[in-house]
Amino acid sequence: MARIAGSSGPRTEEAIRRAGLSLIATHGYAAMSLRQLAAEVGIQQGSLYNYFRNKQEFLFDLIRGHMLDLHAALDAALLPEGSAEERLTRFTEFHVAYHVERPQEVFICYSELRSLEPDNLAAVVAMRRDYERKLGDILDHGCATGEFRLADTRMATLAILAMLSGICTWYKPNGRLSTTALQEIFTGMVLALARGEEAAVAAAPPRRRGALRAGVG
Amino acid sequence: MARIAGSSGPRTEEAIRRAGLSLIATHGYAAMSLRQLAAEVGIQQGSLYNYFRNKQEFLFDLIRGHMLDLHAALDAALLPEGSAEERLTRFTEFHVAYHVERPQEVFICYSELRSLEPDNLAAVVAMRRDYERKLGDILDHGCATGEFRLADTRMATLAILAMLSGICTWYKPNGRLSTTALQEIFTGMVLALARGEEAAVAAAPPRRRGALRAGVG
Amino acid sequence: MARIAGSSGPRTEEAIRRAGLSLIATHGYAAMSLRQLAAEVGIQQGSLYNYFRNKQEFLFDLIRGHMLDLHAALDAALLPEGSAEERLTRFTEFHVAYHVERPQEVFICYSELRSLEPDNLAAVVAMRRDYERKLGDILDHGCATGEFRLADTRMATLAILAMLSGICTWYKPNGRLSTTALQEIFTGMVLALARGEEAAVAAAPPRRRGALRAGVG
Amino acid sequence: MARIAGSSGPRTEEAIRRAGLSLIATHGYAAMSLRQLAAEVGIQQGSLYNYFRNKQEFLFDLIRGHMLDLHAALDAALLPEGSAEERLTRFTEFHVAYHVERPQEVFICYSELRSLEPDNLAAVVAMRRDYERKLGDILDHGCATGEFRLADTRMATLAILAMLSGICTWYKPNGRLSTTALQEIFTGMVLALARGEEAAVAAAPPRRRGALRAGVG
DNA sequence: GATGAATGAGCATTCATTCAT
DNA sequence: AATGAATGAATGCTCATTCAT
Repeated sequence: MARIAGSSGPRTEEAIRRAGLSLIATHGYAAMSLRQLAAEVGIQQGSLYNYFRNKQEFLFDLIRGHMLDLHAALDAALLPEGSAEERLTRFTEFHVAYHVERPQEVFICYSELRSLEPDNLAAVVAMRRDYERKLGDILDHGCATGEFRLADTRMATLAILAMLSGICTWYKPNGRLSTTALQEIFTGMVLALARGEEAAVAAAPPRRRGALRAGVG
Repeated sequence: MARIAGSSGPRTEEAIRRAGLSLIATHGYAAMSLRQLAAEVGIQQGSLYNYFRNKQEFLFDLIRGHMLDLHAALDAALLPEGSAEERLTRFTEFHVAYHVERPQEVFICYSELRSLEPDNLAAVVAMRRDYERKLGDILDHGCATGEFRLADTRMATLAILAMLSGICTWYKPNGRLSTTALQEIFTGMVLALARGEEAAVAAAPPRRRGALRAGVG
Repeated sequence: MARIAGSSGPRTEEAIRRAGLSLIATHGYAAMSLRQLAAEVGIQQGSLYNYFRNKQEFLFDLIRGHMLDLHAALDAALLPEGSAEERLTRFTEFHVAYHVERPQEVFICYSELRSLEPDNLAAVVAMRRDYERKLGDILDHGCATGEFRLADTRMATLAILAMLSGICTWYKPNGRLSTTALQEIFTGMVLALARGEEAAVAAAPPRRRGALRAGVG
Repeated sequence: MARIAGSSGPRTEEAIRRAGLSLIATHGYAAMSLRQLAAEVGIQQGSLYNYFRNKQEFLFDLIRGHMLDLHAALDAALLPEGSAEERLTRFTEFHVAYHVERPQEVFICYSELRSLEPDNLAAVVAMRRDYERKLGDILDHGCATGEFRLADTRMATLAILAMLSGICTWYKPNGRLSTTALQEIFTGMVLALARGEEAAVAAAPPRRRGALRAGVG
């Protein structure tokens, strides 16, 4: 028998994407075998190669596709103007919502960068830099207007992204908090962090970024 | 030939630990082959089995050993009393310093939990809960004394840990910032986050934890 | 290269079966490596796994398949009625002929039982019990009609089967005796054994089975 | 620590012999690892090599030692003169008793011949031929005196040995039948087989050995 | 006589990948 | 678009054996 009745390209393609996403998120790229993937989809191993050239390309497609979606969605969500606070709030709400909706893709985009071959990695890292820059710009702007007080906006960028992205490591759809609640809570924390509070920080007086001697990669 | 002159158990054991740490941090547990590990150490594959029973046990030993070290170090560093701010500052400084000193172990302890078999995972997760609880207690205490204003201390715990632990994903020993600088910067951000700032948060008025309806795992 | 021209599943399967039979009969299951087997068949090791799930399953398939053949052949050969002597003659002739035709399979079915995992062993032992019972019934019947005189029909069953099955340990296709000759010789011995001969046995007067005190498993 | 208090050469040697016997009888020579053997004895693998040069030599020692014992015991038991019936009875009683007393050694001597390297095998086969010849001589003598009627004494030798040796495959110390009972039962069957019974064997008239055309290895 | 650390070859099994059908 | 049979390399692990201590 050549083709199972009812099977069809696009349907299979989507099934592979979904199964791969889940398997990689659960076991990791290296630990996922194409046997498993094929079995999950209900086809033979060889048939997978009608949908990608090799395992690495499959991973890259998954990650790149998600990064494109993420950027498009962020651009649609972001405020073109407004106060830094408003823009940071919007950024945070977007980021939380997106992580809650697609935790597997987001998780893979962080955890499987090391599984990408150099060229593919470079492409993805460039896209991620763009994303970080959008947050960085908001923070810089806020510092310039005096809305925010941050010792080092690069560190703050990394810190905020790490804090928000951590959500996808523990989020479960039917957990204690709704998406809206998570958005409010995390927005509150991010804004507090960004505003800083000079008086009390005796041990570590706030500094503008770049004011310190040593360096970060 | 049976034994290379000058070889010795403890020396080999430490070499295996170090090489394994580095390989797992770089390529991941699943992608690290014991052939690679043996080659790195300069012994035959079979000889590895004088030091662990199987690959999984090796990973577990690595993670468990590090968790024990981490707990011991934290307990030695933590202030038994003092204001919540002082204690949170101490916690943050400790956490940053530890992550900067042993980034590979720390990274593995986060990233390779999924590679642990159920029993081993349970043991490690229990240890991690303890660690989280120590931070959670500080935050609760601060909220009780009024030093901190946090909508949800469980979320704040996770957020702060994610923010701080993110350091090990980008930290490089000879980077732009010194350990001290990193400690100051991160302490500043963590304190700001914990203190909150009610007036300005129009969109998301601060709440005590537990005030929201839905749930989190 | 994916597939060698002219290769085909059923052909390969039979080649594996034949080569495995010969290797196991010669070196034993534990001593046969799948490398050897693959080399004998002329394929790569990995390709073997298109035909069985693991080495144990291969052994079980071989043994079980043979047991089924043996039972079917015995049932076709056995006389449904007739005197006990006629039926025992028929049984012996069949057994000798079968052992002479397929000595390897027969040998493996005896010698490699210990290599079967518990569940597989249980299945095979059950089939062997059936076979023994068919001989045992003939002997019991002969004792009842007075054709046979046997002190213990269970022991006689085991003794006759051991005697006949021993053939496969020394039989060589082009040996001194033809199959027909072997059948005649062994039938003669088996019948003599079954008939017994009371008068002369001074040291051990014949007894009916069950007449002795101690027990056998 | 170099030596465990209380350990001693001869004691260890006997422990190794016993453990090896049991392991080989249970799992087979190829499937027994020296790890297992050492563990069973309670020493390290390396220490085994104080007692044999390699695994093959260990097997050979076991088999050869047993064969020597067997021959010595048989020579002591056999009647130097007497009727063929008396001598065959004595042989059978001895053989049964020996198999019942040392079933593991006996079993290994049959089943692990194939694991012996050519030279070792030749030595053992020669010893076994001697043993077979002793039975063969009794049968020949009985045929010459007219006490026995056997179509082919070589076949009868193999048949009787197979029948008797089969005991070690099912014998259990606390079974249904005592050693004495087994001796009586088997002696009865062997004598009946040897005496034959000309009249009834219509299908296979008795022949003297060598009277048939084809050959046996 | 025994240990513990090592060797190097070998094991069964799985891997990603290919391709005639 | 899918299968089934194949490849060849790699995997984690075990093996018998060695030998300085």
